Amino acid sequence: MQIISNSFTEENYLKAIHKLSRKNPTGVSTNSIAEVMETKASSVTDMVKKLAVKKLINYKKYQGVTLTEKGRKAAVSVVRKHRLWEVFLVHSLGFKWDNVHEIAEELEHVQSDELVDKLDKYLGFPKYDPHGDPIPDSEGNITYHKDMCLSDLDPSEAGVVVGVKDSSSSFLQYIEKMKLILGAKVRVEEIIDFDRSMSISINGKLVGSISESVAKNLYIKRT
Amino acid sequence: MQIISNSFTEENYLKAIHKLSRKNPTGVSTNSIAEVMETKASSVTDMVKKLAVKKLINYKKYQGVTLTEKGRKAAVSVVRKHRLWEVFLVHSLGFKWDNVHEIAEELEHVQSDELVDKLDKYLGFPKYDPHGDPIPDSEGNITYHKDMCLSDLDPSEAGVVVGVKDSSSSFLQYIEKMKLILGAKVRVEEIIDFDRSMSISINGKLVGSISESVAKNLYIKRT
DNA sequence: AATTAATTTTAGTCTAATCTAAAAATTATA
DNA sequence: TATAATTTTTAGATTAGACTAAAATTAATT
Ligand SMILES: [Mn+2]
Ligand SMILES: [Mn+2]
Ligand SMILES: [Mn+2]
Ligand SMILES: [Mn+2]
Repeated sequence: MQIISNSFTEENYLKAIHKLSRKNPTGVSTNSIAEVMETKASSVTDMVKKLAVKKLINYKKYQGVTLTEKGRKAAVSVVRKHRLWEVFLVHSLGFKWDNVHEIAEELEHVQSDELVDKLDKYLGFPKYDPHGDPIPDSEGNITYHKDMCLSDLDPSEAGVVVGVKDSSSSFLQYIEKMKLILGAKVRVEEIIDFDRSMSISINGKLVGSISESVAKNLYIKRT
Repeated sequence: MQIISNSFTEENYLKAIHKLSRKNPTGVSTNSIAEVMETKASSVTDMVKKLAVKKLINYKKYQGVTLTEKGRKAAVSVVRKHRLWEVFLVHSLGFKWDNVHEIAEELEHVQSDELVDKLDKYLGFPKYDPHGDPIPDSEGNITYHKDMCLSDLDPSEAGVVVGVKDSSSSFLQYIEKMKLILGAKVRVEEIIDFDRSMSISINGKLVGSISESVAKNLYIKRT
């Protein structure tokens, strides 16, 4: 099998399709890809045609797309690089976790396989990135552990923060200020019917209330 | 002053022009740029027009180009990133020095200034890259120290290897096999008139003979 | 089932970067 | 200095990726 590398743009599309495939395993819509890629649906159609020719995705007009095994491997490889670089930026270089996503967005496209594997070793084969997302192994396997959100807990239930769904700077800064960082023990004290906001305590201390939208973006392991 | 970032291609052109400017301070020819960039002269003409519009170079038809201060800063920034990443690859990740140039060629285009400065600090503010080339400081200053080649020495003169002119894998592998690595003490024993090849000793031990072309690609500090 | 709404695709245009072939300018040489 | 050789620029085409506007298809509502 010859190795033909994909362009930055192609890699970003593959990554977007891979991300969307978790919620839409039977087929990812043109519009949803356009939204993630911050582009127009017509541009997506052009690109998916090209990716289909390269056998990276399965595409039939109007039917949505799925990744082929080749495409999945390519997508996961980019995800692996992204998350390993994020670990490097935070743990080696001392970046804050809310400041690494954009840089990793560039670093993830650097080609060398040897580089990725040496970086992985250098970092001590980390399992999770700074946002709690699992790092795929060099074979392309990912072990997801995050299926429950803080918003899924009922009053008096508790859990540990294991990840964030939204990696935007503003969200990360907000939850850091609230001490809702990875590893924090959260207990739901009360849920307000009106807007589904909840008052919570962290590590045993009452800290106030957070909106439903915030609770939906925090992954929890129930205790 | 607004910060408008340059494309990979523009950065590579600026780097090429900067490199050629050392030998041609009064103006770099279209053809010489084409050679370094491995492209056609007509493509160079198109690009230099664009770089001139962006005030990165001075360009008058048929006259050759020079970097503006803005262009010089941009070029040196890329060089700085290239060399710092090479140090990281060799010293942190354990790459061989003959295997880092291509990877650095990609890494040099990652944008963040904060990244470069944190990397610089992480590496202990190195002065030279693995090939002996000086690393520009964050202000854009470069202190060149390499003006003499091994081929400039006369018989019975000696010096220390401080850098290589050619960073190709094959050259680096050859001189490593010859133990002609950075820091090696070289003494010229004899120069053959016929082809200007020289027999040398390294660290006091006679090692045989090298061609003039090899000697021309080794920077030396005379002792 | 028919109509409306939403989604998706097509057609045509644009920009960046490249190329070939030909014209223009410069440099070297007789 | 006139001619030839070399270098550089222009003209015109191509490709990747994106966009707008319009057509085609599918989904949702009467
Ligand atoms: Mn990216
Ligand atoms: Mn992350
Ligand atoms: Mn480069
Ligand atoms: Mn180097």
